[in-house]
Amino acid sequence: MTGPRVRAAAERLFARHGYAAVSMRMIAAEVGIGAGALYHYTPDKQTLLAGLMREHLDDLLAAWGKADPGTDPVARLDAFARFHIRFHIDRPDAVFIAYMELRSLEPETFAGIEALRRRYETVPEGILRDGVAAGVMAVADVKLASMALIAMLTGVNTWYRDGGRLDRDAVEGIYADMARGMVGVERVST
Amino acid sequence: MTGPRVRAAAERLFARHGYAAVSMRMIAAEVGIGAGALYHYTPDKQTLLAGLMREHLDDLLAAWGKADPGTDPVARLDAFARFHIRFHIDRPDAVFIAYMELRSLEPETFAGIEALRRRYETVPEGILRDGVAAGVMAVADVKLASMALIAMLTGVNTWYRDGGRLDRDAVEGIYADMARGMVGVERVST
DNA sequence: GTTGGAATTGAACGCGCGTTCGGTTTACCA
DNA sequence: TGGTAAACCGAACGCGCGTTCAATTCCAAC
Repeated sequence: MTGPRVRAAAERLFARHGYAAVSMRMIAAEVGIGAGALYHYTPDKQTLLAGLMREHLDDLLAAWGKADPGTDPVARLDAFARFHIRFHIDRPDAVFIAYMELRSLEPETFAGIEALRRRYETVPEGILRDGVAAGVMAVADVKLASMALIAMLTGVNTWYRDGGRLDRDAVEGIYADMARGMVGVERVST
Repeated sequence: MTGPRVRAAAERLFARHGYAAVSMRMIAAEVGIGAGALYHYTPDKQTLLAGLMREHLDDLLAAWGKADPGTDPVARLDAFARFHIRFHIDRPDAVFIAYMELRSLEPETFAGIEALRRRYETVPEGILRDGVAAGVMAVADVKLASMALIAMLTGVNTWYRDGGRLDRDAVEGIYADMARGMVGVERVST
């Protein structure tokens, strides 16, 4: 019972204040236990952080595995854009940590986490490569376009708030349209 | 002489390790002075951070003021994309800090910095609004498209390294193309 | 050469840090 | 009811933190 609450508290606090600015005592206070008791659930602070990141990236890759329609490139691009936004919007704290606290990891830990991130980046790369090969997309550089796509989609997290002007589905749709535009998918005549 | 070196050292260290993880003693050591001497150049650590951010955002707004061609929307979009990439690529540390350490600011300081950031966001908003009004761009939502554009362009900083596969000009060109695509500028027939 | 102000030192302040650990409570099973 | 293992407390450890300040050094102007 307490274990998950420790991880949840750490995730919220790390995201809000940054790893270095959060003390073990703060996390313990959030959970309602003494600082010493935390060490029943993590060997140290660094491992607590790394565990959050690895769990997030594992979830991300597994979730795309299930969401990938595996059909034609344009449909996969659409699915990827919507999936990425939905997944990230639901986990703003975990996303923020996975992006921002890479620098707080020791080198060996960093390498493992970075490898997972790289693996996810190959997803849009594969979609765009197939799309270009099939002649339904036009990008000057697959790698650049993939990075640009991910950056654009992840950017939603900086401004999206539940109950805002647009709901999830509307946001997903608008971004999916822009994604198609930026990789040169011919627009359907209306 | 020492003043600028203090700010430069602080900028590099804050970007590399994060504000909370950098001590005044680290900054002093980088400059080659004792920690106490720093207080001739800043009243405290917080002000040092805020000064770096404000300077960066002031520079950004002033530089766009000079770079804005002020002609038709499509040309301005192109100029904006290229300008944004160029400006940010040249100042990775300052950019990183201005994005990441907003949470390290006290509320009053935060408000001032945030206002500058908002002002910059109105730049692409204005361009897209004009473009849509002129019928040369098509976006479902000007605000969203602006945020998406900025996120995409700023994303270059996460992977660009001098001496890499593509030089600045090539990167600028590719991103400018994608920017046109994502806001629905009709492609020129080749 | 002297002087005066700026630059710098280095010790000191109280405090909170990550982590350890012996002792105490809790909860469940025999 | 008794026993046991996990959960937890709370004090303690050495250390580095941001900041202050009296004392010292430096250097340009007279």
